Amino acid sequence: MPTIKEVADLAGVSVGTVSHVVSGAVPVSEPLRLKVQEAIRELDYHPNHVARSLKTSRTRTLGIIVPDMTISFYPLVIRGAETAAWKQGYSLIAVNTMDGAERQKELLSLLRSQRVEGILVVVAAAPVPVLQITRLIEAGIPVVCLDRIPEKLPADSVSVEDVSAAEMGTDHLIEMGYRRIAIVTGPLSLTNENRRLQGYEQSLRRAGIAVDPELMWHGNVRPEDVAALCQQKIRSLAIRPDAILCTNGPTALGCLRALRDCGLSTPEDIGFVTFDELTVDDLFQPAITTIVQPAYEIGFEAATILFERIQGKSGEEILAPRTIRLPASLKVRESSRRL
Amino acid sequence: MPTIKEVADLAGVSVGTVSHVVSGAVPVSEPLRLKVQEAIRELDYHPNHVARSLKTSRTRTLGIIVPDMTISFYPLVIRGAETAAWKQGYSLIAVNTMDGAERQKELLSLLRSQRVEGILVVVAAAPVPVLQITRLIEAGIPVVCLDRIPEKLPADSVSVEDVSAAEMGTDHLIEMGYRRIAIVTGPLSLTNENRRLQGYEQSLRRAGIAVDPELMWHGNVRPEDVAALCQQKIRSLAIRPDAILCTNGPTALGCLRALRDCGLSTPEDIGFVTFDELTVDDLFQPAITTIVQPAYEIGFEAATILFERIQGKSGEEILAPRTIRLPASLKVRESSRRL
DNA sequence: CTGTTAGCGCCTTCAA
DNA sequence: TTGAAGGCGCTAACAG
Repeated sequence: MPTIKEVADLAGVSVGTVSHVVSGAVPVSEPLRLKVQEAIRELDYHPNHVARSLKTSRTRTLGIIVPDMTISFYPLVIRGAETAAWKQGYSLIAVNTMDGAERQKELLSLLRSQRVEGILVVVAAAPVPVLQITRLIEAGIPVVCLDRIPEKLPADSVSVEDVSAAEMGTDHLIEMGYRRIAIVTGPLSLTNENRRLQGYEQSLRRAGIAVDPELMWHGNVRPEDVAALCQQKIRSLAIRPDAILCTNGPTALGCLRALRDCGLSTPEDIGFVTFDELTVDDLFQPAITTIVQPAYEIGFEAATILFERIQGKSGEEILAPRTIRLPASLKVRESSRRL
Repeated sequence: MPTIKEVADLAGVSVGTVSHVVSGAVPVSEPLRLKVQEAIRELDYHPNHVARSLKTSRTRTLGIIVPDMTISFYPLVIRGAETAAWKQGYSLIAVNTMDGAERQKELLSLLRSQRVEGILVVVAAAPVPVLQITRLIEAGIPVVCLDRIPEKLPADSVSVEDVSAAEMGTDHLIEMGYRRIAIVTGPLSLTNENRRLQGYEQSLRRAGIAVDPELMWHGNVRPEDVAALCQQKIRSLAIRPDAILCTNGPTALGCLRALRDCGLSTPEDIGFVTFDELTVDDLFQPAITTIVQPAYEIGFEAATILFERIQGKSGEEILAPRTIRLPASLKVRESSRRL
């Protein structure tokens, strides 16, 4: 791999001159510039970003940590972040925690060693000590939480407007005439799940419907577990709910499996609304009414905020953490049609 | 961000000693080791991988280039590669080309500047000059092509056993009693598409069914375009095909939309088989019979080969390119059931 | 076992 | 406008 020195030798100039034409920051006379460019082409020279980063202490790299990028929501988030980063000449290194606390710890440590200039993180579902993240921020590496927001973490965060999104879904079910509406959540250790639960409750109260603890089923993000939970609940209940609201995709999949296994279909036997798209195309049945999060925008917005922190880092006092909440939209399909 | 020197000072030892306890390569006496570890904890020291890489000229980083990781097949591939990399202490930097030739060029250049030790690449659908990749390999950066295999590129490659996979799908349709089987492909500039087409033809011939050019529809990987193409074909044909085989996911989505828009459903009106899973869960209808590629294994295997190249690089003659073809499996569902 | 030191490739003053 | 030189933080000899 040729170095800047070899380019300089071939072009018959000093390394400084080569550096100047590469960066474009300092003007170089036409003839020298051409000679240098010719040498670069000839040697197929690619500036060593590693050396550049060491010198400038800027890696032009961001990290993004997600639970599992095979969950369709996350690739969109990553793409949004990638686009924002690309515009700034940054690249992105994306890693999966598989919702493990230990793994998340290792990955944060790794990214820190890689000297990424900022980190976007969807915290793992496993209860995670926020101390590590706090230290990261104190060490001057900005962190933006997205999607899932941990409690008591003084970091910027970008996610969906959880409460109103859940209200939107619940209101819709109520409008469609459903009254006995169950909710299936993921782990309540995640703030979002709590907020969505809260939106659901508010919506019911506003409509004068009693909030029934029997209809609040708290699971996790593993479809198998949720399926078992829902089956047990459905079978044990004296009166079945007439509709179900799920607060995230994996949970919804589990719940739908349970319905199928109980011989119930939607919307015929039960109304159904969930957060997050379950299929890539709406030609599939059952067509599920969905509370769609602006995944791409969440990633894009989060990266944008991260850049503000990165750029503003030199100077000014530390600004208070920003909390961005983007609105969800409701995609009404068959599953919430009252029959 | 503390440096090794600060750790050394705090622990009252030399930087060499700190380096030794961090790497574990050279034994250090118990008392000193403890002091160093204490200093590391105290300062929250994270070794600077950038400096390390510059010194050792090993970044312990791999690049992976995919067309678009929001296509569900690719996250699995990436995860497979990530797992293999993780085991070797490597990390992965994943980027999307959006099937653009220019973008791919920039990304290869970027990864090269980042000094990744090897690159996994799913080449862009846009016709791409392979020269850049050849140069990369000549420069000593191993490249493994996966999924899509460009012609005439002396690189390792890992993909599915295209011909027999297509045969498997076609044979299945034939067995189910279908005779007038159409095929919808992506761009024929991709070798895989050609091979799958070839498998389809072989299968028909072996069954004594004439290969009808009218039933070979060549599109691209944009569902909208494919939908338009299929609609036009279906409407203009005197005799409709009784089944369709699609050679990839996006193409299949387009084709299914066309069927819907023509008022046809599967399997009632037409049999349907496609490469690649279209939904995350088989509780959705229509349940499509699918030729499933071992996506995770493709990524894992490709990374494994890459490591062999990376490790074997020092010494030996250059080995001939390896061509790995993994078998697909057939997931039979409703869409191919003859009614 | 421990300390010292010379670069890895590049950028960035600083002089000329 | 061009060239020379000092590190960035770390590892890997090598010397003690």
